[in-house]
Amino acid sequence: MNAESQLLGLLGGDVLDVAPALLGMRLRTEFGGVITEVVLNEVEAYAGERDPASHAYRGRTARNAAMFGPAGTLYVYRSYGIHWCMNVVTGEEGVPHAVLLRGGIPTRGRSEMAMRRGRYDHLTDGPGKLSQALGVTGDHDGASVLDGAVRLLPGAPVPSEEIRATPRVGVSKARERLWRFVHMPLH
DNA sequence: ACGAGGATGCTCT
DNA sequence: GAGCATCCTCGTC
Repeated sequence: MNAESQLLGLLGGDVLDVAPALLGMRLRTEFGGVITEVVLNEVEAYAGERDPASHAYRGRTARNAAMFGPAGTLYVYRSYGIHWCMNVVTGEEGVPHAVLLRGGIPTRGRSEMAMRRGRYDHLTDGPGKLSQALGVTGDHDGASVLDGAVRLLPGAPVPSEEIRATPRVGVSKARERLWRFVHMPLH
């Protein structure tokens, strides 16, 4: 089994299993030969119709259509009218579950990220910042992370004792669900 | 390190 | 018109 089908198998699972499994994985973009890459360290799970905090809680709309695609589809939306935020769709096609990518550690193309961000610090520590640093926009809504310019790649697995689960950031509904997963490396 | 407040415009009711 | 899956700056500690 090759790496791509292994990844597809993972993404096809339950969103609550997929989200923490994405920690430690690499997210790479390549536009016009310019490569930028991070190791993911913060994600959130959103479970569609059974999750009042999900954009798909009330069913399909023009905005959330990509969430109904197959596992590995990118769902990119505009946040607060300003920022782009990206999700990776999980599970079965037609079931709008997705993982919001909230943060990473830059590992490649740091100067390009700084140029896109317009500053040298806080490059990828937030969903809007991560998308901006990697050059991901609404143009990539509906694309696949299994091939193409925005790609999810294997990384070093994160031990479960280094993963913290907390409420999701900026979410007022379903605060009791600890569906934000952060990689806290041991010191 | 942390918190308050404002900017900003899209999406859905 | 209300409500945001956010970010930045400027206070304070």
